[in-house]
Amino acid sequence: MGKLRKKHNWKGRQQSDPQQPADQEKTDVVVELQDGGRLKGVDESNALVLPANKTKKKKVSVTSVSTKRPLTKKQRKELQKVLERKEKKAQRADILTKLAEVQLPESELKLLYTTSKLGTGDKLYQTKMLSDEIKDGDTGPKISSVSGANRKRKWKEDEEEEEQKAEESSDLDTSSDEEEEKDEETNETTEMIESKETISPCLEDKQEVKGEQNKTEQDGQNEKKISDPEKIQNKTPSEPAVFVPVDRSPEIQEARLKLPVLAEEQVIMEAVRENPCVVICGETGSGKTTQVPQFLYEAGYASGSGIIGITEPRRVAAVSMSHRVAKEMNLPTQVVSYQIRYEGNVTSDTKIKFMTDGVLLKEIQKDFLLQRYSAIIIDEAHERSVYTDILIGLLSRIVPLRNKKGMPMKLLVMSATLRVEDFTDNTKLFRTPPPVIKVDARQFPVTIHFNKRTPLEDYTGEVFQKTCKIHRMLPPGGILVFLTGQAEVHSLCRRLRKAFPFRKGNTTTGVDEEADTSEAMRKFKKAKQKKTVVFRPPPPGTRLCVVATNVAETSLTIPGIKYVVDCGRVKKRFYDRVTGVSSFKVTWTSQASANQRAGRAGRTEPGHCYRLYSSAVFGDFSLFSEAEITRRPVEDLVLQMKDLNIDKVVNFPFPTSPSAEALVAAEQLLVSLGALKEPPRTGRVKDIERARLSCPITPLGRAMASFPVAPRYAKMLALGKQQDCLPYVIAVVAAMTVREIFEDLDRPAGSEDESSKLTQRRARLTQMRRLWAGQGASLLLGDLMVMLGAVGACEFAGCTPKFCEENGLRYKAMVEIRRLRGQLTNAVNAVCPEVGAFVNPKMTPPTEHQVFCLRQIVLAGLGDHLARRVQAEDILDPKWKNGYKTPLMDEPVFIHPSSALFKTLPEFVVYQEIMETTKMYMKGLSAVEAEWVPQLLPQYCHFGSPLESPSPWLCSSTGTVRCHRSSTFCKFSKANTVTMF
DNA sequence: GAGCACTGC
Repeated sequence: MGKLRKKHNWKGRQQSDPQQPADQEKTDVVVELQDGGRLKGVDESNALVLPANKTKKKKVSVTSVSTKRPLTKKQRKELQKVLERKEKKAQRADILTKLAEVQLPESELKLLYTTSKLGTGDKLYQTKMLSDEIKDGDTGPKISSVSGANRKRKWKEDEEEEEQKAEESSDLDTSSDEEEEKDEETNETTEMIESKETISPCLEDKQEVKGEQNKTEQDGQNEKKISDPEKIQNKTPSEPAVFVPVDRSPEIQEARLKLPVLAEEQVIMEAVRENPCVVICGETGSGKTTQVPQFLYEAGYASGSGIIGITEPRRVAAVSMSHRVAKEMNLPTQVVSYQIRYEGNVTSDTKIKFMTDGVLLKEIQKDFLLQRYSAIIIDEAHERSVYTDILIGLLSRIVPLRNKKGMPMKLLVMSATLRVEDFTDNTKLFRTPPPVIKVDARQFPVTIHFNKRTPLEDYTGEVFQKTCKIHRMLPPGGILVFLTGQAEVHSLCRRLRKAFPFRKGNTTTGVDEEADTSEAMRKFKKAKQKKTVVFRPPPPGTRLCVVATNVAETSLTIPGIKYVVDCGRVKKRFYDRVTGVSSFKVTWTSQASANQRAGRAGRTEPGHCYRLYSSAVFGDFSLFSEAEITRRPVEDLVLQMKDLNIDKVVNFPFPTSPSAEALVAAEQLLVSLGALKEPPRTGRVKDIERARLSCPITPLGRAMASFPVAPRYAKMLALGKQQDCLPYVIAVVAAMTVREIFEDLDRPAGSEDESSKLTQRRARLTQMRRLWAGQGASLLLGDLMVMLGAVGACEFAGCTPKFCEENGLRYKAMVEIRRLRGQLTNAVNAVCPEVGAFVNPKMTPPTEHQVFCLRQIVLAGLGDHLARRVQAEDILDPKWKNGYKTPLMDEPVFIHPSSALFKTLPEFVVYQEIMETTKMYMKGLSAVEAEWVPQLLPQYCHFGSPLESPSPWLCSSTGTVRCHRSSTFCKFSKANTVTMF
């Protein structure tokens, strides 16, 4: 209130200032004005006594009575006003010319446009929509929705804006330094509203306008009905506007103001207030991840019982963003917190919670309505990670449900690209398309240079040539090279090093490579996490050249990059839906990713991107890369959904749906594992078909769904309690879940010294693998025994980096296994408390009997991954020697040379995966006894009639007749039946 | 006898 009063008639008060310098050109008036004493007296009284409208009337007379007669008090006052106005005009002209000198370029100016209106009560979100519609030529009903008084108000504002330029010089003061004052302004207005929380004419007025807009938009009515307070209440519940103050440091405040997203605060918040779901598009560098949660916080979305949740696709991002936002807001980590798979600092005081997408998915399992949250932000939705997609699908249902229950929740989907049609144009997902708000990024122009011809063979050679050329010919600035794999990165680095050996003091040809190995990358990521280093600047006289794979596209930002060399290719994992075989292939990248790569050159200054392919080839690239969910098996996702009682997964509102085959395959696998009820096999074909895709979950499936691992491994955990095998099963499952536990020692060495070291380490690892594989019975557990041995030994030694380094184990993987073991142990105890599982760091190797039992448990989980050695008589080709037959492939598969069973060649094996390289290789093997198959995998077997020989016999102990039957191992459908034995 | 980009619960 105090501020309001202070503002009242403030212009009038300003007039009493007697210190205005005289205008030399207007002599007649000057004389009068120099009589300061009298004037002062006159003014003092007038300012307080004279009514404003009277002065206005006299305004006209001033011009006519302008000559020599002594002026009346009123005239003098008028004159002074004119003078002041002129004076201000002159000042303004001066300021304008000065401003013009420091005028921002058009592009940057656009970013600032809306800041000048912050907190003025202007509805920017509506205005924006309007102008967009006009641009599209759509002058339909939506425009007329801003009708009557509201439209008038808008016109008036537009007019006023022009008038202001001519008349209201005082406005200039605020606009000239609006950037600094902007936040103050916001505070002021919102404080005003806050202080009138109970009944304030100002607030009511504002809401009435809003109610009006909503109403007219929806049913085409106008003012008359709008004044009906009940209706307004129905449409827009009258809630007090909230502003939660945040105590930011001046430095933070200053840095924030430079972020483009800040200019859109009001647009975003208005959209959020008026829509349950909002999509925000803003490229990296727009500041959306750090600022949008703060907008929501300041608007009171964390003031009640609910909190604000933000999901990230990567753990590092969740942790570092929570720290950064806490720092920006000057709040402790108990309030701005994070939660990732194994750790978190969430407390009962948490108001803003950053988490990985999987964490939120797990939370939905516990509380479908997510009642703790008042708003959820899905960040990096453009990456289309499977969990992000599932989350958006789920939230599209949760949000309306929450609204229906009177506990409204907001959903914000944030994407770095404009490809949001999968979210907005998908009526299955959102019946009314959510509004899309575009935020510009702070980005310098990047000049794109296409090759005239596209090298198809030796593109790495072309990359080398181009990199050398840039280094020799072009001004300073870092080079970032995109290649597809580790081998290419190594090879290019070697060639560059050879071409430009680093010499101290060499100013022309020094190339300093920083990230030429995966370890360097890892070190860098670690450093990034700790916020200690970024990249260390290159020594003087050298140029930074970073050779990287895709990681540099999204996961890390390297400062000082001016040139990007893009080979246009990417290595992707492919997965054969029918056979389940994985492979890695190099393919063309997408236009979106090529642009993302180019963007890396314009972070700190204008840059150049050299695309080593023609513009025609670029035109042939797909616009975006496909969503992950369409390229991988989905049994884990289907199980999670079934656990949420979504039986008909085909009907789930996926932003992009997985293929029908993938869904059927997932459901069949889950039925085989006993996680889903078997569908009826008889009845009408249509009904059978439908039932196959809507099998309900079983109690075993519920238990499996609570284990955060793939369903095959979850099944092993569910069976693990027999024979005290659980600790071993947990360790094996943890090791199988974490990829690549052994270090890649086959990489080419950079120097002779490194080469001999690598040879030494390789020998040591081979020796250790042999040791961990054990002897006799344990050997048959195969690669899983090696994993178990490695985990046991590493844990026994305290899981130190030194032990890992010495024994060829990836330290990061071992730490992950250690944490996963802990998590799985807890999960198992939660389902089955009587087992009392615990993690024993001094785990003894399993007994012979336990190994036997473990092999059976593994078979039960990997039943569909059974392979039988090709019989001698079936070897049609010499290449088939040592081959194995699987149910789904005609061609044989082979045991990978790194496997512990490579030389053993058991009759039956189960495998973790088949990877196609030079051959089809099975990895992660374990040997299986033939007689276990019909016993443990009856669901895959078809039994023949009793055999006559050996003849049936009476089992005296059980009193039953026993017999031999032939059995056929088959998988899934009869069409795929394959006789295994 | 090998040759794998990146992630999340």
